[in-house]
Amino acid sequence: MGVTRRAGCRHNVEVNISAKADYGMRALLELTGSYAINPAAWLKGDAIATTQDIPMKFLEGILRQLRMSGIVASRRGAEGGYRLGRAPESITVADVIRALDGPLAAVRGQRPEDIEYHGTSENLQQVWVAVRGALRGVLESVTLADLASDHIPEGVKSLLSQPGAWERR
Amino acid sequence: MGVTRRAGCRHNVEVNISAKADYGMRALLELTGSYAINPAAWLKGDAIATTQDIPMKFLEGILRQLRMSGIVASRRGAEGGYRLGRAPESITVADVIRALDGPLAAVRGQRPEDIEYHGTSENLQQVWVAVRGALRGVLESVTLADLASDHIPEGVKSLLSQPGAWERR
DNA sequence: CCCGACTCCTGCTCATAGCCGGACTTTAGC
DNA sequence: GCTAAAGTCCGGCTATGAGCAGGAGTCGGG
Repeated sequence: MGVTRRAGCRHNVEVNISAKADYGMRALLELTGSYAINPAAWLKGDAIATTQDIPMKFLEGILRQLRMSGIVASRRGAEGGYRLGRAPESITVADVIRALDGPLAAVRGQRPEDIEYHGTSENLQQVWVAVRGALRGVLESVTLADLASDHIPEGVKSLLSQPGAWERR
Repeated sequence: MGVTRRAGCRHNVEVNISAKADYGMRALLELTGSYAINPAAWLKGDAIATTQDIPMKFLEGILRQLRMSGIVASRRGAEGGYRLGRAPESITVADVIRALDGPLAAVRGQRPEDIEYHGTSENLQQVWVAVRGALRGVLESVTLADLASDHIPEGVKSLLSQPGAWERR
């Protein structure tokens, strides 16, 4: 399809929601919609790729990873496709990201608690751990069902309504 | 020095505190210590690299970026070196990260508010914006002076004391 | 005017992100 | 069974950034 795609991405950004995570969430929300109508129905990968404008072959790999984590189930054959592996109320954004991208937070490729700091930088570790905690607070509280039903948890909502939340800095 | 360094890093991690950010913060905390003794004194780059175990040439690039942002000042010559460009109370962790790595949060290389979502994934944008907000809450509230004086802001402290904050998931 | 220390440029290696193509396998329906 | 549709898996491709290193330039003090 004639959609111009960005070549590569910006890796130097501190927090980068990867294409995998973004595409994966969008695909799962599509599956959640189908689940609401009929939990047993199979949705074709091609249909998801088209409606959410995701490169088909890339989506395939994402759905495979999600299947290995049990988040989605798949079936081959003419009547095959994908559907949620468990109820959307039990799938958080954090689950999805961990299935696709690994641990939520890392410092130079290591877990925050694994790094040793000496001297003047001893307190730095606490900042990195707090960042991870803040992230978990958001990502572990929002489920697929929340997003599909427009019901955003209060804790997350308050972050959105604070001044400047939607502005770039 | 005989320290084994990890080759490369893990880019697929959702939130990755980059080597630049981590090294940069450690170098700045070293400068903050020096600032407390004498705000006008110059600290040699070599001294910072040694005490914090940072590759000298890499640190050089980091300090240059910080100088261009006005966070540090530098002086050439035999009596030269680096020192803070302004008071440590006015430098937040977010300032440092933005100077070194660019915008705090991005989705597939774009700002969260620049992406269009259709249909079932419309609410997804709110999650990404909330993530950025949560991150700002931590990173913009902690200053170099806080870290140097063991005075962690209450909001951050509460994140550290919540159950499981220090455990890996 | 010389030496020490910062500055800037170039470039290297490696891993990863993002994306295809193609071969294989499963399932349904004739 | 045969065939067509659809998921699975394998390999590979290009671009980019992270994380360095070397070396020439340049500034300042004694």
